[in-house]
Parts: sequence; structure tokens; C-alpha cells
Amino acid sequence: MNWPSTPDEAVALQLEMAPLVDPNPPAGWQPRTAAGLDVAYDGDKLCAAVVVVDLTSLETVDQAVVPGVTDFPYVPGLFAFRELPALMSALERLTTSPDVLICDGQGVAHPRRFGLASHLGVVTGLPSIGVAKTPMGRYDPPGPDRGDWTELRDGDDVVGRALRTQKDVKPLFVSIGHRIDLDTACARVLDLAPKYRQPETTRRADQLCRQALVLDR
DNA sequence: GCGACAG
DNA sequence: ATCTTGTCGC
Repeated sequence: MNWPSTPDEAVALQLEMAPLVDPNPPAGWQPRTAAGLDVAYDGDKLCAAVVVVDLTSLETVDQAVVPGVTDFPYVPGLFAFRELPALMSALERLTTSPDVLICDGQGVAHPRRFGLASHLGVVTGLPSIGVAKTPMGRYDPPGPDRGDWTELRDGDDVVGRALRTQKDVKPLFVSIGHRIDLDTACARVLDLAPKYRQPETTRRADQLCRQALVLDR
């Protein structure tokens, strides 16, 4: 199927692609770098940014920003269709391929098990993690300490975790995107968030696309 | 029928 | 997402 032009077509594409999500990590996979992705908006204009970070030192090793326009309106459940094109072109401008994508939104914690992180993962073939600030599902509050977590459920399915990345700070909602397991996904998110609620990847991508949006006008 | 609904 | 000041705390 081609790129959808209506919400109905978008839903159909998600239903068609959801079975392509692979919950198994690549054989012997040991990620050294992680890419954070984010988009900032100004009316119908936007900027997408990707920042690649070394998982051990947390230093930025690569980054890219691209301008664009909003094609798709924001519709809950169809968020990916708004940001995916711009994020893909930003990814194409990196000089090296990151080992895992850290996405600002859900992975399989989604009505059709195919949120932004899963969509990006399947399209790129890269392992991906969904890290959302608000849940799409039900959960009980995790304990107050960094690393505490509870299950995020959609009906009877466990689709992710409510993960506390800092003591007494609102939890993040982590779900697998593609080619990764939930334990590993949460461990890497904690690695990337030693000091703040959000992973360093997301924080830097957020900062980069915002400043690019300003300079571009 | 009514409310809820990633960013 | 974005609109928006000061303020409490490490």
C-alpha cells in the first residue's frame, strides 16, 4: 500500500504492517549507539531532528535536522503519519546508522499495536523503543524510586511499562517498537536518563529541532 | 449513546 | 505539539 491520504487508509496500513513487528533482538545484538528523534512545529511548518548518542559515554556522536511541512493532522492513534516522513529524511542524513531508535511516542502500546516507534522500526529495519510521556493504556503507579515500574496494559495484553526514571518524578511509558525485548528497552532508557526524566537522546533531539525551527524562520 | 484519545 | 512567569530545589 502507498502512503495514506485519509485516516481510513492510515488505519488500514497499520493493520497491514503490525504483523511485521519482530519482538526478537538481532542475534548477538549489543547496541553501542542510540538515536533520539523528535519534531517541533510552527503552524504548518516543522523541523525534525535526530541525535545519536554513545550509550556508554552519553556523548553526541552524530546529528541531523531537516525542515518540512505538516501533511497529516494529529489524530490519536495515527500520530506516526504526522512525523514519520520528516523523521525518515532526518535519519537518511546521518553519517552512520544508529544501533537503536529512541522514539517520542508509543511502540506497540497502541490500539493496533503499531505506534510511531514500531512504524519507524519496521520501515528502517532497526531495533526501536517507544518512550511516551502519557500512556495509551491502563497502569498502576510504580514505586517512587528510579527504576521502579509497573505493567502498562491494553485490555488483557501487557503492552509496555510505566517506568520511573528519576525518584519522585512522573513515570515514562516504555514499549517495544521493533526487534527488542521490553527488559532491554527499559534498561537502555534508564541508561540514557541518569539525571533527567527524559532520555538524553530525546532531550537533545528536542532542543535541536526547536532551535532549527527558529533559525529557519 | 458517551467519553477517552501518543505528540 | 503549543500557549506561558516565577519559583522551589540541588
